[in-house]
Amino acid sequence: MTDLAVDDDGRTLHQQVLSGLRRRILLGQIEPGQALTIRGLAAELGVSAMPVREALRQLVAERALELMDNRRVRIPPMTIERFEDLIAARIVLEAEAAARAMPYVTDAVIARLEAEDAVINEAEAARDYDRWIWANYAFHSVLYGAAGHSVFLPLIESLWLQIGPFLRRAIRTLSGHYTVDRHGEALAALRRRDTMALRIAIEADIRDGIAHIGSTLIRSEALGRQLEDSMA
Amino acid sequence: MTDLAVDDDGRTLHQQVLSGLRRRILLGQIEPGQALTIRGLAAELGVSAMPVREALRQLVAERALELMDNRRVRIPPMTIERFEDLIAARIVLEAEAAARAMPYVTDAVIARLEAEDAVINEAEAARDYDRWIWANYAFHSVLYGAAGHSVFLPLIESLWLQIGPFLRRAIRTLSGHYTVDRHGEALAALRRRDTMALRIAIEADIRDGIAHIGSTLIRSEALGRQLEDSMA
DNA sequence: CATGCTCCCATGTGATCACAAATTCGCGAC
DNA sequence: GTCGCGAATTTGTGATCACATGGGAGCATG
Repeated sequence: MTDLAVDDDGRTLHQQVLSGLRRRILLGQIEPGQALTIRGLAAELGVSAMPVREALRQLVAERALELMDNRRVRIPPMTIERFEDLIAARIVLEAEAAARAMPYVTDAVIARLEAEDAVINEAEAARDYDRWIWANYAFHSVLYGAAGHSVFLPLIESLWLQIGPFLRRAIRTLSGHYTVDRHGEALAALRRRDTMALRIAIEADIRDGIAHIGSTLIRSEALGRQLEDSMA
Repeated sequence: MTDLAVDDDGRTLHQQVLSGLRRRILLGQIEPGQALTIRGLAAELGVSAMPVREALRQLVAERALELMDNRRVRIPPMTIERFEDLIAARIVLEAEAAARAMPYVTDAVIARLEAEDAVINEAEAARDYDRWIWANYAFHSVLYGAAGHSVFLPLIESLWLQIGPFLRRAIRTLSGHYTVDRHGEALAALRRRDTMALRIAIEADIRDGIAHIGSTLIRSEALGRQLEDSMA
């Protein structure tokens, strides 16, 4: 179906499969209940089972997927409690990562952030959700990765992967609302080298974007619980 | 060598290999420069290459190991900057995890924590470093895992795995010093249901235990850099 | 004695196969 | 029509094999 390019760069097949799956998860293109079988994915991607096995294993390690007792893998069902934990973890980690990145934020970094912010605005105007989500990740990645030696980024990416599958469902609701320009506030704080303001802007950005998802989750709590049970 | 029990419980071979390797890393029993080859470990553990491959892949995903350009895996070299990031991440994550666990801390949980604390003290008296380290992990795991739905624990374990290999080297230095009883403070805070005091005790515990390692790292900075270069 | 080259072995990657467990589907009984 | 029950298929796990690459030892040459 979404066949991998016949022959990519020097990356191993397993890495190509992994980044492909990771992208699909981050963009919420994989249905939470959907069956994820090794042979199925292998056939779909036109590779043997081996690279898919390793990719799935890695995604399980990153908590993007869950290994059930059946030894099958699935996207972990979301609960209110888990969702709140994910948000809390995102806030403390991303605020700290942003603050620690501050000394490494050069004008070049700010320029890249502005570029990503522009893409976000374009995508929002064009109702291009995939592009919007992806640019959002890019914006945060560039900021947290500015320091180079990345301890925080992998942890944060794990959290994104866990939230991703439930993002798309709520994103349509979100895009209708007027959203405060938190990225603008963050950029202003960066230009002023104001670490405290940056922390506040990042936290507000996470809470804003997530509040709608949370309310969506709550509204569909009955449905969610039913889905979760049906998969248990 | 350290042969796996001929036949364990219902766990898959790959899981047994994984937890074995994880334990060795957490206890600092794997030399940072040591060669970690699939076939070598497979022969050592008496299994085929397959379970080892998957275990290594998973440890790479958890950042306990690093995939080099040679496609070989090694324990990532430590630098001062990375070490400081690891400590900072531990503090924000573990303090938040502890605070969020507070509502779930029953008397039974406190009893288990007291039991682990007793083990820690025994091990310290007996100069049993492995047991000391392991009980320390257990103490924190019990606390953070009290809430059940664990988002924080996997993230924290990833940080432990990254620090583990460099722990043993410094632990002898540490055990000589008089260490303030931070776990006692944490337990007292738990009994009083004092969340703020708990956060402070946890942060102090991390800083205490780590300060010695940090200074050891700095004292051996020249050696460390040389090691790092030789492995680069 | 240092340096470069060649050959060989070790290693990671990917494919395929064997097997056991689990799921599913279909048939039959009530 | 519904509920069990058994066979067939699907699926994950582990082993083995083929292949290409990279590292290292050994030798020859300067």
